[in-house]
Amino acid sequence: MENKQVSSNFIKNIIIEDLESGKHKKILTRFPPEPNGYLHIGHAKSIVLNFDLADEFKGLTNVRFDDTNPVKEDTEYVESIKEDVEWLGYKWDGLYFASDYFEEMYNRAVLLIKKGKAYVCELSANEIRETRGTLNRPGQESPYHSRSVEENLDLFTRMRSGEFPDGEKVLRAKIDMASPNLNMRDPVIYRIAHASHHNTGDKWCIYPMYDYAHPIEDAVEGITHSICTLEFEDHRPLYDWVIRECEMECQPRQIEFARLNMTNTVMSKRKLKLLVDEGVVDGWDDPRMPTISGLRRRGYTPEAMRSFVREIGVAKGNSIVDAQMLEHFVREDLKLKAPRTMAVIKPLKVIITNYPEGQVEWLDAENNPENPAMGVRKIPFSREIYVEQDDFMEDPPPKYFRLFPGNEVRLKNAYFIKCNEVIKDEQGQVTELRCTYDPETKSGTDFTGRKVKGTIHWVEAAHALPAEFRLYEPLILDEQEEADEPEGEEAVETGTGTSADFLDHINPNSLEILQGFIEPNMAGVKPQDKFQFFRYGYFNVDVRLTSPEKPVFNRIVSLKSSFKL
RNA sequence: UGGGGCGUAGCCAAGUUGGUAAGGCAACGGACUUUGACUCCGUCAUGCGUUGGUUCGAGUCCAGCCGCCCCAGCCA
Repeated sequence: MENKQVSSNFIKNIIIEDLESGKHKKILTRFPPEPNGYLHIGHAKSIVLNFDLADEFKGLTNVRFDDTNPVKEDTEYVESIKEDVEWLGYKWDGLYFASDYFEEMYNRAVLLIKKGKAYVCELSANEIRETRGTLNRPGQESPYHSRSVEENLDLFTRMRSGEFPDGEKVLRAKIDMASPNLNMRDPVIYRIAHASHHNTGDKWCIYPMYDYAHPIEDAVEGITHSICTLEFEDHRPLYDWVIRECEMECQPRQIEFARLNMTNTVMSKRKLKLLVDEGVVDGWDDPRMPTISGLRRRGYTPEAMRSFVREIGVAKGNSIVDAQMLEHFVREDLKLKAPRTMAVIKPLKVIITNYPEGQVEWLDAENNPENPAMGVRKIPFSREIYVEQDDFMEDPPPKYFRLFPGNEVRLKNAYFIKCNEVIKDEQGQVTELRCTYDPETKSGTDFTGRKVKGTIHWVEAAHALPAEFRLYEPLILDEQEEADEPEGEEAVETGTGTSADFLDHINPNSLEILQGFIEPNMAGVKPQDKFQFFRYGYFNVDVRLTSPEKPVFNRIVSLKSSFKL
């Protein structure tokens, strides 16, 4: 059962306090993506956090697109984001756009100017940077800092009307060029950009900056708790300044938490976009991508993703979650939901020499032994079957209890077979096995004559259906303990590393495509159908590659195994 | 060397006013097994970055060190 309670965390504690003290009667949170890319598992953490928190205290959550930078944003992204949020299982209260509030923001900026709290600055971007000061040196006041209110009003109006080219002027908040917090050194709050906006078209040529826009968006909607990531902690004084100086009646509280990082996972929109643009992957929804659409196509379920996010918790320390946790939660979710069938991924033909030629019998097989409600199906058995190549070794190590010359194993749902002969080609490759079966050992007859150590899966050859299987490994491998790597090579700087550097470290084995067989009763599987292939893992029918002739299965995750060769 | 944060097991993470270290993942034993899966049972911090201090008692309070992350976009 899915546990919907948010486990104890500092944000929840704040909300409880605010409710108990009467500061708020009702909670309103928001998920504020910028529509400049697809959502990934890290966003899922924020989505689940915001919606669950509101839910738990009978509050609501808005989805608001933070679309204040027209040159990066696109409706393709807003559509995918809406789809992903819904797929995760959440219903927003309001669906808004920051661009809905442009007029409001403009009016508040005029108010700032009238109060002498903002001014139009004509310094170039370079000059602004140069006069900002450094981490330990204060900045210098802009020569435009003390313009009259009238002049500022006039200039700002003309900025809006399109009189000036991009970059020529900006509107700056007048705060404190000597503040130890660089964000307070007269931050730019409006810039000129003659770019058409996905929502407002060419109505505007000035656009508000995040630090100015976001608090207003929150306040206008009446957000009580504005949850964002750690890097905005330094921006909070500015957030509060805007709320106060713009005289917003509602005063949301910004709270920061650590974003999600996972082992072997790229979590940067920039890098993910690079993988898509460079064709390293199939698209934003490539099953190897940590995007919500990629995980969906891979076969992850919303339930598993929610459970995962709830379990990892929320805190303020940077951390890296083991990707195995995510895997754990899909296995758990699919355990009772997915039918268990047999598929042979790397086929090896087996002839059962003492089984009558031309005979076919239909055996019973449970669809999910742990969930009897899923019923029983019939599977064919005959003289020719396929087994897994990995289930045979000519010269096995001790403790190997699959097939090898002279050894007897159980065929799941069928009979015991014993390997008598190994057929090879000229290269010495094993191409076929000759075995004998024991009719006494038929499944369901409770045969107790002798025990066998191994049970392997198989598919009857004549009725087998061809299928493609795609096995995945992480797209990138985490850096090994850079053992004797010489230290001090500035160029190998990670994080902000160059694109070429990042692309060089892609795992060449992230995708393995195999052709094998599935049981005949699996004809007609539909995209997104999920199965446990006996002993091989959980698989999902691919939405894009599956054809009527041949289904393509993405391995979601393997089964755990304590078997070591 | 300015400012803002963070340090509890291999990983994530609880720990309300000081009262004797939750839970999950992983790992490792064992039982069971027609999935080397699942399930079940057991093990896994005399210890909470570190050093001192206050106290009958400190992960929780105080002081000092050490380490890590973030900030100098007209990105969000």
